[in-house]
Parts: sequence; C-alpha cells; structure tokens
Amino acid sequence: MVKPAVSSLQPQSIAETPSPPAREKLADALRQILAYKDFNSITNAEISKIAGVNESLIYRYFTNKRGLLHQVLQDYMIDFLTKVQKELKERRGALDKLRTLIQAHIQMYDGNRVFAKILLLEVRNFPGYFESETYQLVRTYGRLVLDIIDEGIEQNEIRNDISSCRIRDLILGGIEHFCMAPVIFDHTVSSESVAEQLCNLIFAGIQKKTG
Amino acid sequence: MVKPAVSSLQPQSIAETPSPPAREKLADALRQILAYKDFNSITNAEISKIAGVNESLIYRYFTNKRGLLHQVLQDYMIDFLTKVQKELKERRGALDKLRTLIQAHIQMYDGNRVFAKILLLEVRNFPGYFESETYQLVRTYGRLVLDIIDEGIEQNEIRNDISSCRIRDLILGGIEHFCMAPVIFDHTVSSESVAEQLCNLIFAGIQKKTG
Amino acid sequence: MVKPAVSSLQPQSIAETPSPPAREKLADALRQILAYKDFNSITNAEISKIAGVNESLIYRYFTNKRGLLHQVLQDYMIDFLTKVQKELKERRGALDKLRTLIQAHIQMYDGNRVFAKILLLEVRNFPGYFESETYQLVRTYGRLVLDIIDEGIEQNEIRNDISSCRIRDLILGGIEHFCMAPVIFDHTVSSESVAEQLCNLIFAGIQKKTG
Amino acid sequence: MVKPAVSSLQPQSIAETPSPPAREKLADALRQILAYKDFNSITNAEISKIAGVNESLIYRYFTNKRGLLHQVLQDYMIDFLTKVQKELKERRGALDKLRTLIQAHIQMYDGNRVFAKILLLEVRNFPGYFESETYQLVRTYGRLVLDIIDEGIEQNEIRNDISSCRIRDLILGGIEHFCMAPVIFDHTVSSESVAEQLCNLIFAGIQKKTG
DNA sequence: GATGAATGAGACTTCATTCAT
DNA sequence: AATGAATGAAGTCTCATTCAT
Repeated sequence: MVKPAVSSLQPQSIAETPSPPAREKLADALRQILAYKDFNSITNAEISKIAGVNESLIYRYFTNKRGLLHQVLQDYMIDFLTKVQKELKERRGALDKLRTLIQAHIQMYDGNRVFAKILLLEVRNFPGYFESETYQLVRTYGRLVLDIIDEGIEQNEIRNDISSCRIRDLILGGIEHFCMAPVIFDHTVSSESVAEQLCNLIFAGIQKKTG
Repeated sequence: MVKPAVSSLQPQSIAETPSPPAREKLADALRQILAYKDFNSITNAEISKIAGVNESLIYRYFTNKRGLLHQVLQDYMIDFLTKVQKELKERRGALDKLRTLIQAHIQMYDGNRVFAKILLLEVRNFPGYFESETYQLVRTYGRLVLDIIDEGIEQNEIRNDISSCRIRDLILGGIEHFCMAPVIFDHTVSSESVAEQLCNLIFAGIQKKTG
Repeated sequence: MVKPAVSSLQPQSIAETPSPPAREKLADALRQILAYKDFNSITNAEISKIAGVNESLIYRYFTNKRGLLHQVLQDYMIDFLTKVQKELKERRGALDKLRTLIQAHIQMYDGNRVFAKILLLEVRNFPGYFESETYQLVRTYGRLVLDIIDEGIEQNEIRNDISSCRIRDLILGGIEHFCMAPVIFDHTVSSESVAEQLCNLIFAGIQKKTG
Repeated sequence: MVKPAVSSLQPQSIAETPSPPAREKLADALRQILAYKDFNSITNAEISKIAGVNESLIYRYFTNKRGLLHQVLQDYMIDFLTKVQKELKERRGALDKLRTLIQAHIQMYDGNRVFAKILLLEVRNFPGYFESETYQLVRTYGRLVLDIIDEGIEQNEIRNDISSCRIRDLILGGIEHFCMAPVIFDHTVSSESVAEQLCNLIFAGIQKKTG
C-alpha cells in the first residue's frame, strides 16, 4: 500500500532478451508524446493508448511511469555515449577532443529535443533519479569529460592550477545553460557557431600559457 | 469560471497591503518542509497542518500548490536581487562586479539550500513556470549579468569578439553545474575558493588581450 | 478537458453489458440511503462506504453524484413504464386504461417511497435534469397518458372541447398533489380508494355528454 | 460546529421594525438573481455583491442562505394571499370564488416567475421547508381553497360524495402541473384561456347533479 | 451595524498503482 | 502475456458558515 520507495526503480539491464513487442511500444509511445507534452501531464492511459497495449504493462516492464521515463533516457544516453566515444577515437589531443565533444553535445540537444527535455527538465526534480542506474550513465559521461581534461593537463595542453572538476563544470554548465532556453521555447540552435564560440571562450580560459 | 491557465499563477505583486498572517504562515511552512522533502512529495495537508491554517487558504492566497512554490521562490529571488544590486553598487569595473556577483551567487546556493533546490530542481519541469511572473524575475537577474558584461565590453575590459550572451551562459551555467551536486547530495561548498577558481578560469577566457 | 455540461449526465443506455458489481452496489447504496435521508444531505463518502466500494467509482460510472441519482430514477422509471404498459395491454377503452394507469401511479408512489421522493422532491431543483435522458423518460410517460386521452376523444369516450393536454395536466397534477403530503410526512395511502375518488371526479369532468 | 438543524430556520416575523437597509437589499438581490439562475447555483458572495453589503449579513438577518430564500418566498406569499383574499370578497358562490382563485393563481405563476420557481422548484427538496413558518403560509392557502369547497358543498353547489381534500388536490395539482413546463422552459401562458379550460373540466367533475 | 479573515466540509477530478483472473 | 476492475490518495475548487474585531 505504501508508495514504492524512490530507490526501487529497477531500470532494466542494458542488454535485454528479445523485447516483447509491448515493451518497445510503450517506450516509443512515451518518446512520441514527450515531443509535445511534459512528462507530468502525460498519463499512463495516454501512453498505453498510443502504444496500443494495456496500461498495467507499464508496471510489468518498467516498474512504474518514472521507470519508463528513465528507460527512455537511458536508451538515448547509451546511443549518445556510443556516438561520442566513436567520434573521440578519431581525435588526438585534449583540446581537439573537447571541441569534438562540445559540438556533439550541443548537436544532440539541438537535434533530439526529447532527449534534451528529459535531461534538462524532467528528471531532476525526482530525488530517486540520483540513485538510479540511469543517473550512473550520466555520471559516466561526466567522467569521460574529466578524463579528457586530465589527459590535457598531463600533456601540458591545459593549465594545471585549476581543479579539473571546475573546468568540467564550466564546460558542461555552459553548454546546458546555453541550450536551456532554445529547448524550453523550441528555438533552433546553430550548433556549430555556438560550439565555436564556447570553445573559443573556454579554451582561452583553460589553455596553458606557454612560455 | 474558466480554469485559470497555467500562466495565470498570479504571484502577488511585490508591495502588498499588510499580508494576512495565514498567507505568511503557509509560505513559512512550505519553506520549512522543503528543507527535507521534495516539492512533489509534499501534500497540501502537510503544508497547512504545519502552517496551522486551513488548507483552502492555499487556493485563496496562491491559486494552488505550485503558486505557493512560485511565491516562495519569488520572495527569495527578490531578496537575492536586492542584496546583489546593493553589493554591486560598491564595485567599479565589470570584472570586479562579476567577481562580486559570482561569489554572491555561489554563497546564496550554499547558504540557502531551499532557494537553491527550488531554482535548480523544482520549477523547471513545470511548463507554466516559464510564463510566470516569477520567471521574469529570474530573467531580470540574467539581464543584470548581461549588462555588466556589456559594460565591460564597452570599457574594453572584456573581449568584444564573442557574444555577451555566450559569456553569460558560461558564467551562470558554470555556477549552476558546479552547485548542482552539493545541493542534491547536501554537501557544503567552500564558496570563496570555488568562486575564485571559476573567476580565474572565466576571466582568463573573457579578458581582452591588451596590446 | 472541458467540464461536462449539465446535460451530459450520460445515463447509461438501457441495455448494458454485464454491469460491473461496483456500479450496481453504488446504485443500491443510494437507494438504501434515500429511504431515510434527503439527497443533499447524503455525501459521496456515505454512499461509497455503504456500497463498500471506492468513492471515485461514482465518477467512473455516473459522472457525479447527480448522475447517480438520475440513474437510480431512470432504473425505477423504466420498471414503472414497463409495468404500466403491460397492465394497459389488458384494458380496452380509454377510461378503463386511465383508471388502470391512475391506480398504478398512486400505488407506485405509495409502494416505492424512494422513487416517489426522487421524482417529487429531489430532481426538480436541478436545471440539468430537464435536459437529461432521464427526464425524457418521464416525458415518455406523459405522452403515454396523452395518447390514451386522444384515443378516448377519437372513440367519443372523452369530450373533445378541451385540449387533451389540459386533461392530462389535471390527472397527473391531481395525483401528484395528492401524494405529496403522504410522501413528505411518511403517511400511507389507501391507493385504491383514492384512485377511485380521483377517477370519479376526473371522469365526471371529462366524459362526453351523450345525447 | 454542527450544521444547524433544519428546523432552526427562524424566518423573521411578518411585521418588522423599520428594516435596516441591508436586509431589504439582500432580499432584493436574491429576487433579482433568481430571475436567471437557480438557487443552488447562486452563492452568498454573489447575493451580497449585488446587494452591495457584507456577506455575513445574510446570517445576521436570515439565519442562513435558505432562510433568505424562505423569507423571499414568504413575502411573495403574503402579497399573493392578501390579493386573493381581497378579490374573493367580491365574489359570491363557491364556484365563482374558485374560478377567481384559479385564475389569480395561474396569473401569479405566469406573472411572477421568481415566485413560481421558488414554490415549484426550489423549496421542496429541502426537508426543513416543511417545518418552516413559510410552509405554514402555503398551508393557509390550501385551507382557504378547502374552505371554499366546503362552503360549496354546504350550499349544494358542489357534490358531497367526494372528500373536499381530493377536490382541492385536483384543483391545485392541475394548476401546478400545467404551469410547471412554462415555468421551467420560460414560456408564457395565456392564463385566462387556461383558467377557463381548467374550470370547465373541474366544475364539470365537481358540480352537484341537480334533479 | 459591519467587515474580512478563517474554517470545515464536501464535491469533483484525475491518476498512478495494484490485483484478481 | 494481458486485461479490466478497483483502489487510494491528492490536488483542485467552491461554499456556507463562523468569529473576532
């Protein structure tokens, strides 16, 4: 009878046995509706109606409505991480890698508004999120950025008098803050020029003064 | 009577006739509960019980539970804005002003966790927020930062080859991203040293290269 | 979603798929409580408690409390109409039919006080009632009476110098006015003798003077 | 804390010391609103706003909202009774008196829709009504009709084989039933011709067969 | 004679969630 | 693997009514 504790979100493990159709249909439906509606305003009834499956299946497959949201976010996150890591493999040097990452990040926010909205607007207000497996994936991404910065410091590309965490905060925070308004008010973004400007600013701040 | 549109949350105007005690009691109660509970988990019953007033007064004075939240945020925001503007009056030069502002901002997130949580976690997922009078106050703050940067550009303190908006995004985004984790996981922050590091980074990025 | 207009009380259609137990339980409960309490004094909580089902089911099955009342009235009305029509089939001649109908009507008011109270006291003050499907049933009954009178006029049993509507008003109004006090103050009625008196009076008034 | 028992309606006595203005304003306001709105949909706030006085005065002057309604009805009833009694003084013979009364009654329903609606639709569903002083006035009217009928029986104008109560029920019920629809759906009534028809019918039924 | 704040209560509405089948 | 009924819990909303001043 008690509300399930927040921590009981059991996002399904990443590799899954052949999904029963209903599972995928529900995730598809939520993605589709999130394009024009905020999560709180979406009802289970709506999701399952669009999915064409029974409402209770949300509970069978995703623990609850939040779990479904987290699953959708997780799927997007895995795709994004995979893509970024692939792109980074072709780069040499921390600054080059950062530029690539920043651009990919902004492009993602611009090109996948559903992903962006979930990440920027929909999950943060739910305390259980920060204990979820999904959040661990987001932290993985944060560590990836941190690793690049640390590599840059080691390679003398990046100044070593400032905590690398702070540098990462600036990069990710800058990107997020910039993208927030376009995502909220549905404006497009010229991702390349913005990435260029942000890199220009950040690199000027973090680059090691040679000589 | 038509249902009030989300945007009509009607935050009370700033200067108010002697507010009835109940109004203040409700706002106090919500502030108090937000210290240990997220907004969604707080019920109207809980708020009014702690306030020691009748539940329906939430609707009389704040339209609904969200409106009460927005009012609380607005009260904090007004205090913060007033404080920052006062401090800025004693500063000369854009960089000095930015340093003052960044430090005040971080100190606020550190010292007033309820304010910080509302701003960083609780309001963004509600679409009506971005049409509220409360959000306009937040934008006022954003413009304040922008004005300082523009002043700095005019005075040749800050480089003019990057949009001032981008600079602002970096500053505010950096602050927010840094403060996010401490706010979520209830860690303290050594606001001075962090402000110092962020200023150091940002100023290196935005300062006009002389010569 | 727009608030449902009063007229959309949506009484369920007469022939229904196997009604879920809860639906019937709620109707039963209201009938039971109406025996000793007026509709306005009955709360949703009381109805659902006696029904042993959840309060919200009132809204699922009947739109609202009024809708439940109308449904109960409609069920009674259908039974009554069916019974009267069956009895009338065995009668020949308008006056004979009227006598049968008048007696059945009074007997119903006497024997089913809940039905009587709803019809005489509880629905009239609600404007939406007169646009409801339930009210249409009541009008159907009115037309039935009218048809008998018209038949009587055609067959020269009933005078043709007075509008048949007026005759119907007299019959139905007389019955209602007579039954009002017994219903309100819970007195019994000797329906046969009263029906006899009313018929005697009315028939004397409406009969065609032969010769 | 308990709801006042229905019987505690204390309609003000008929002759009153010079009414404070507010009292009359409230009654006027209710009369005015009842012209286009049913009693349940009218709020105290609305009444007092239109009256231009404070809401609480309803309680000072009329015990509660119902009391105000009853007072308005009572005022109308007194006027009506006075008028009818005056008209009757000029008539001789029971049938003549009944004709006068029936016509006055229908004319009242037609000419004063607020009075009609209160009497036909708004008070009956409130159990306390039947214990109120106001209802006693209505019964007074009923007795007046009865007295005329009894007089007619004594004078051999009216048949003596039927209870006079039954005759009264037929008269008053017939009038009410006829007027119900016009009042509900706001149609006008040609009171004279209707009165004529009803009298024609009723008199044919109740007249003593001479010879 | 009057006011405005506060109260209590109940209707209404909507959901997420659970459960029996 | 799925379904539909039922539940519990709040938020929302609106009032009549009371009370202190």
